[in-house]
Amino acid sequence: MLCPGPRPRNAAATRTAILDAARERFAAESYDDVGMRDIARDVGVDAALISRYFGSKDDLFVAALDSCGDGSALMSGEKADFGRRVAHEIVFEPKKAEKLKGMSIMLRSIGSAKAAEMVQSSCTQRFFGPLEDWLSGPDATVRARLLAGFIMGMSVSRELGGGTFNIEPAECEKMRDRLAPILQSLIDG
Amino acid sequence: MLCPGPRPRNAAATRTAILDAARERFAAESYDDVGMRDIARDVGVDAALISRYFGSKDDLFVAALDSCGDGSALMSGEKADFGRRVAHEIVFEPKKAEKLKGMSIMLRSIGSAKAAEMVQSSCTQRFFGPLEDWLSGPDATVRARLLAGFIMGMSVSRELGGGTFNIEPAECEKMRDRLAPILQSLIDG
DNA sequence: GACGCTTGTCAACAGGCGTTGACAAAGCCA
DNA sequence: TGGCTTTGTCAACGCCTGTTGACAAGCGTC
Repeated sequence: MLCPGPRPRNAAATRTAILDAARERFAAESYDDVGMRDIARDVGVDAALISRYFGSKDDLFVAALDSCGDGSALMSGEKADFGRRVAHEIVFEPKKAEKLKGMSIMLRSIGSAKAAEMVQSSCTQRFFGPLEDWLSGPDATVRARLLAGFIMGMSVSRELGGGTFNIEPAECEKMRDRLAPILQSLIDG
Repeated sequence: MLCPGPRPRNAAATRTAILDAARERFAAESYDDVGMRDIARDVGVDAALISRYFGSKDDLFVAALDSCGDGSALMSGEKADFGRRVAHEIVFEPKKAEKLKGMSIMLRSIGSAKAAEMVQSSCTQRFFGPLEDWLSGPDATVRARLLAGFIMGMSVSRELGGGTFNIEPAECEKMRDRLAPILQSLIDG
């Protein structure tokens, strides 16, 4: 993706390229594991330029988080189908399940004190809030938290298996079939 | 807790003191956030001594993880009561819910690539495995994963709220009441 | 009491980090 | 063409980290 030759002089394009790379990195590695020089290398640029464009690593992190949009991707599609659809994605298509790059970033950095602090403020606003509104009905707040918690928890569980759930294919189907109605029950109210 | 005067010369006691402090630190902060000097200060000892006793930071980390025991604390008590009991702990007594210090350590360090790698190996053996055996019955593997995922997910959700769920007390009760039957259904089979 | 092993401290090292300021090159405008 | 601003690079700084080897002090043993 990184083509040779000097990078064309285009501040706006470079800036968004940096932001894209940062979002990708922060979604794949923890705040501490991601280095400015890593991101710079991804873009094909000097690390110093990032500091000039975004100020500090912290500022870049929140910019990357803010650029993820809200959880609308998760909430697209039929409500009646949500349980099966999301359960399937969680078990069989983890990459797709993490449409919300922001969720990956949260998960990656929840351990780091500094990153967690930055995440917390935007989390309720960008994630819990929209989900709550979308759910509506009784106890929407609580149902949203449970839903988000379960989805993130399954991501953690997968991560602990080393990227996969590390179970038989047949077990995967059973997992999906057990997960689906639980999620759906939280959607339905 | 750190009494003045020179530490009495007692290698065994010092070693376990270091291990205890490390377990506590790693359960409260991410692998990267915990420094050797932090742990050393907790114990009232020089950081160099830790290297001598445990080799490297990595070795200390796995030692701390290994010292957490298996998930037996989670599995004590009546099965018929599990849902309500654990749901209550998750919502109202997070510290108690994390009886399994190992779970906290996993959560804290799941983002860091290096720490995650160390965690993965012992996770199945020390956490998923015992839980699976305890559950027994049909699809025990899958149910164990779901159970563990949900519990950890609620921890993440709480963490994203900044240490609490950040919801009204009345909502907390509703959360508990919705969570309990879901957990219990996974116990019952 | 003197030796020797153990236990602990101290200072320093190499390496990595985010960040900074000086410099080079590209494009624009007169 | 000559200056000026923008865009990007480079080298270096200060800081922090885990780790090491040399040194000091305690304690049992001969």
